[in-house]
Amino acid sequence: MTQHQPPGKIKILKALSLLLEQHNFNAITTALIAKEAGVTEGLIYKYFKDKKDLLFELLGENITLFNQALTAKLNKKNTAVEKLKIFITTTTKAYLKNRVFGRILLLEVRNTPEYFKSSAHATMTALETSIHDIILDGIKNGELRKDIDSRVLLKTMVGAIEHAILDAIIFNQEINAPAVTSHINEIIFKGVEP
Amino acid sequence: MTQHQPPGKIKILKALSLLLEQHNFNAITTALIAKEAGVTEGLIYKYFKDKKDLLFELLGENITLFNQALTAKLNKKNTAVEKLKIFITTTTKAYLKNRVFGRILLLEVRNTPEYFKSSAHATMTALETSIHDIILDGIKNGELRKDIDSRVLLKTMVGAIEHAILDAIIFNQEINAPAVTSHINEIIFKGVEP
DNA sequence: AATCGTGAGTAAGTATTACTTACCCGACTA
DNA sequence: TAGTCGGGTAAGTAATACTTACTCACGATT
Repeated sequence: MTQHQPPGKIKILKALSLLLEQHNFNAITTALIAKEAGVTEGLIYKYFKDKKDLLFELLGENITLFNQALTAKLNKKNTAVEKLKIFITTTTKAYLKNRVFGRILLLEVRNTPEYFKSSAHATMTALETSIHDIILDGIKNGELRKDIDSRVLLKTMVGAIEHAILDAIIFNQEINAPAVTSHINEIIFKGVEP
Repeated sequence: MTQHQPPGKIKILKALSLLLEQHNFNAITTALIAKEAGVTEGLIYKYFKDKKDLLFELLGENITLFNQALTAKLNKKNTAVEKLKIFITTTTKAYLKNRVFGRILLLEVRNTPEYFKSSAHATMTALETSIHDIILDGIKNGELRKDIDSRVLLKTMVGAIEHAILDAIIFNQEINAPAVTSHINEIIFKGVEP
């Protein structure tokens, strides 16, 4: 995926990736990216429509990689419930391990309407669709209650994951990922009433 | 709250409020705000630290109003479970009724670190704390399972609400709020396993 | 062997826009 | 009546995302 791309483009992507470790996207100027990459500012616009497009491409690469890793893990599980639980734990761990991309995905791209037209977002949607299919299977084969709404369950899982880790990402807190994910699983699968 | 404030300041707040109905915050220039308000650009900086501060003040007013309305509703309910359910339905309905502020709160302010230092965010945190207290009560008096994590439950509820309505807000879709909230309630309180 | 086309990159703008600085004016007030 | 102060204006300025016009190396084509 990063092959067959001109060296300048790779240098720009790597420069932004590096800068994002230290600054948030808005604070990173095109001049700084160019300087860090060792190219001129104009070159950015040879390879990217605009500054956001550059971010979306970087984000898209990482989401694609995550999607592949997740799919591999899902394929190792047989039941819908096992798959959904591994989705929760894998996603949570990935956000916490790769906090920079967590921050970008959960906080820094959603305010731009263009993101929702990007291929990065399309990959996220595809990922969610495959989880939704797992839920539908689970309902069909009796692993999950027939009367739950599959879309709402999907969104509840995604929302639970995001908000469980959001403070950790925003305020750079430590967090006990296994404990958090097992608590989410308990709540969603067993409910909170005794 | 809007009293005792100079007319120019009120005009500026109203102008931004109006413009946000049609454009997202980044697309609204200070020049446009000033023109809409019928004042000069410089006056904005007499009353607000910067453009974001103006947005945060507007948002803060609305969050405070919502917080009061929610508290009134919570006080009418007696059990923790009833309170938590009314929290879910009231919050969901409020987001959908006031989509502009939903969009701002869920999508447009979280990418700026300053938001998390604003009084708007402080009010949100206070609101979440009061919900957390309700959860703690529920656990104490046996309405909720002793072995759930109260913070994770709080975040699961908040995340479930947000993601249930996010697509509706982003893509301006219609949504059946009572159906969605009752599905969230079912999932969280009863669990998804049969 | 000369030429042509093209991919890769540069250099020097320009327009926009958030924000600043210096000033004005009318109405209380001492 | 002089002073001061809240409310407001006008004309900047610096930063910065993006554009435009150009250069150069090099492999293919005739």
